[in-house]
Amino acid sequence: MVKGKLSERQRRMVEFIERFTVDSGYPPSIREIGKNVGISSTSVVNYNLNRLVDEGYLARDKNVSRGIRMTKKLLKSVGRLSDVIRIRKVGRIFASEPVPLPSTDSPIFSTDEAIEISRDLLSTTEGLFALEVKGDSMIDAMVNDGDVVVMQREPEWRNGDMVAVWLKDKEETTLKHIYRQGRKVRLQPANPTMQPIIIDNPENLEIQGKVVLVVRQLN
Amino acid sequence: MVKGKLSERQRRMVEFIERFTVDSGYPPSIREIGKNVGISSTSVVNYNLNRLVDEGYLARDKNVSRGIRMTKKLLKSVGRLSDVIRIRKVGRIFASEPVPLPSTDSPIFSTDEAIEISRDLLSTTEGLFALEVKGDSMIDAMVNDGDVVVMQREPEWRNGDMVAVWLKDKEETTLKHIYRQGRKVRLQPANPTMQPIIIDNPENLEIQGKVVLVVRQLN
DNA sequence: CTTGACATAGAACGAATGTTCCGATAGAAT
DNA sequence: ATTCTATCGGAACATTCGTTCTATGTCAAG
Repeated sequence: MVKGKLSERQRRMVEFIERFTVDSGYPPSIREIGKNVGISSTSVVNYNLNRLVDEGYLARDKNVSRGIRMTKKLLKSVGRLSDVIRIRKVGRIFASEPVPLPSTDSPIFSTDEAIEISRDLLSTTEGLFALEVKGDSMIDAMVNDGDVVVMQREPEWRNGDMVAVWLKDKEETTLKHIYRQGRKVRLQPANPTMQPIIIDNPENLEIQGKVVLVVRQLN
Repeated sequence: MVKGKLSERQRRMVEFIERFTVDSGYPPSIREIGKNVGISSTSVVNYNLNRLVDEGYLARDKNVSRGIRMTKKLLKSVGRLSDVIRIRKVGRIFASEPVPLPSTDSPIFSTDEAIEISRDLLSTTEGLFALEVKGDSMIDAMVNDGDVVVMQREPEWRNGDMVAVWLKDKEETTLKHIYRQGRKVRLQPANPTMQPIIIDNPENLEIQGKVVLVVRQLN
């Protein structure tokens, strides 16, 4: 057998083990696997189980009935292991108002004012908060009315980050990619067809957070 | 025994069963429970297991080794009911090519070709697949290079849905909100500043999927 | 004190389950 | 053709494991 590849039989075994375990709350016995995959011999099931162990899909305990453990790899591929992070929606974001920042860092808030994001999508989990976009004023940032923007409270920024900035003179919030240009700062819209803004006086900027994720739910 | 109350022994049994199951991937046998809770007799363990079933903490299957199932009540308190869904990334989406559709519905695929989405963000979990957007050709749909589009295989559509359509005559894939207009069909860009397309002959359209979610990861 | 429900122990039994061994088959490599 | 390896099938075997039965102890109610 080619390393890393599963035979049809083995694929069906893995599938059955996964389903059985989820349904029953415990793993199947060798004979149950055989019966459901169409193998009459327990030794053949045993043989293929060991192959699956070799391939890293399963772990087995000797002399233990139903002693099959799904590997993290498999658990993950089934989506049972990874976690979700609940991020507080602290408010809405308009062009005409500063970003509402989270008041307290209290981890206690009700479900309806939170959005759940799988950890998979995030590189950081610290200092996150979410905002719902209201209105069409952010379309140059490729952000729609109704989109949810996950941001990180973080005064530092690096070239290319998308940040929420409050432009003091214009009294306006905007989402832009930000770049240093000597003493000046360039704010680049996400939409490549639109023109950047050059800020001569960086004092005029107030970075209110780094955009980490944008989620748009249709329906 | 008072209904609803657990004896110290039973409390320890439940705790052990939880821990053992999480650690091992399968439930403990009667003798393993006995040994770890300090009960020498299998019949006593059996007796108390049945008590726990009566109290709704466990379910048991007769004549099945390790046939103990933790109740949802118990599972939830342990936090094993994970809430992410793994969606397969079946490819990339260009304007110039039809949408690649998922070949098999095999639930087994490696981690790197999937995206994890919390169930919270989805209304359906059936027939989902994900595509990575390549290039700037979708900016009128407010979708960026690098964005991930989660779609649902679904030939039906309702007014206002965002769908991926293949325009046969133009040989072009595009993401648009779709509306019926008498015999014609209107394709409306998500960007409100852009003009809709009116399709006189709906035969020219091939709906390839409904857009359910758009995710943009910065970093 | 007696009774009865509840809980506990220990042992024995039989069914469920994992393990091992032998032989057969097929295909690739030599 | 021969050898080697991977896979498969069947059967016997050994252990694990759930079930059951009997005996004992506890404690509150009658």
